[in-house]
Amino acid sequence: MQRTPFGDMACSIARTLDVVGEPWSPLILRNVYVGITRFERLQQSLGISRKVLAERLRWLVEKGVLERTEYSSRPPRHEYTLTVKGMELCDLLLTMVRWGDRWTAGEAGPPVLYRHHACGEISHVEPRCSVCERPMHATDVDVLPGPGASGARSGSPA
Amino acid sequence: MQRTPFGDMACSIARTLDVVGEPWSPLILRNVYVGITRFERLQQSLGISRKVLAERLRWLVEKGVLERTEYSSRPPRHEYTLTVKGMELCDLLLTMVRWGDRWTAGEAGPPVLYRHHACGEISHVEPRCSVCERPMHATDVDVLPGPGASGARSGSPA
DNA sequence: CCCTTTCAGTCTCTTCAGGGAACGTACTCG
DNA sequence: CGAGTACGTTCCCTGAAGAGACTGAAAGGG
Repeated sequence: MQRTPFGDMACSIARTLDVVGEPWSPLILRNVYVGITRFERLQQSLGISRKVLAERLRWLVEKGVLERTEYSSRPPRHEYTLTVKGMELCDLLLTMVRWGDRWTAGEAGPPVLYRHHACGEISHVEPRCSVCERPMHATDVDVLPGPGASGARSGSPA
Repeated sequence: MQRTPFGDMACSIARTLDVVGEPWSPLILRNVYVGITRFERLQQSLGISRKVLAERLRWLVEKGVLERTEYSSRPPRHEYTLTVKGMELCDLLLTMVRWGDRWTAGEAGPPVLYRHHACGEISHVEPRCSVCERPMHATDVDVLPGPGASGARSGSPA
């Protein structure tokens, strides 16, 4: 969709958005994640236009987030499954769920719950530092230029 | 942008997308986060159309993610700052950065680095279980219906 | 053997959102 | 007095999204 090419920016946020920033893409991933892997059922469950669904699926496959595999040769039928790259995007979805539950769920409470295999409890994700393992929020970090920084677009200051 | 009303779905991902899912919104938040808080500088740094920038800022203020404050009364001048709700969205941005760094940075390495105040090290966020504190990825959870589930849209199965 | 259903898309048409530039306003500086 | 800065608003044009009809291939049913 976006006219402005996010993929070219020297910014990991923009480059992530280039892959899944278009409308519907995260919801498609979420549905594939919960087991809705076929075109017809994706279209029905989301209420998305078939045209846009076909476009998004093609794009996500091209970007290596989904894989298109044949589950029946006669008639030829395909389904879409997550690659490792795509499964890691689902971690991002869990983070979105966390924010949505906190700030938009309202009286009714969260629409979906997540049970952690390791402890068996209903819980949610919490961002932690990969080094010291303590909580790591946006308020807890300094932003520094990295090796991949370029003087180009993206308005990256700091 | 999206015609289809994401905000009404019984899905925290869709409802989060309703707030920051439109193109540019996450990049606007990111720039406000790093200290670019005024209209003119946001427009210049992002290369976004002024019209869209004005729309997005109005929307984000309305949703309680940004705050519009007057820093000069004569002439009236405003700047945009993050609310608590908005700062927590930046945690989501850090998660996007993590994925982008891993999968799209390439040879050059990450364009931006983050130093954790608590330990002083360059690091990145890692999703952990809020209950047992062990790593919690999309592969490590069961998805269950929650109290806010409705038989309506969103195709939420499970 | 024909009819219907299922699956996976493709095509066309209309509408609406994004890009980009010009305009307006209110103040400051030289 | 003119130029410059800051913050938008308004305009037109193009291109993307949505609705929904259509295609095509194969299986199932009577």
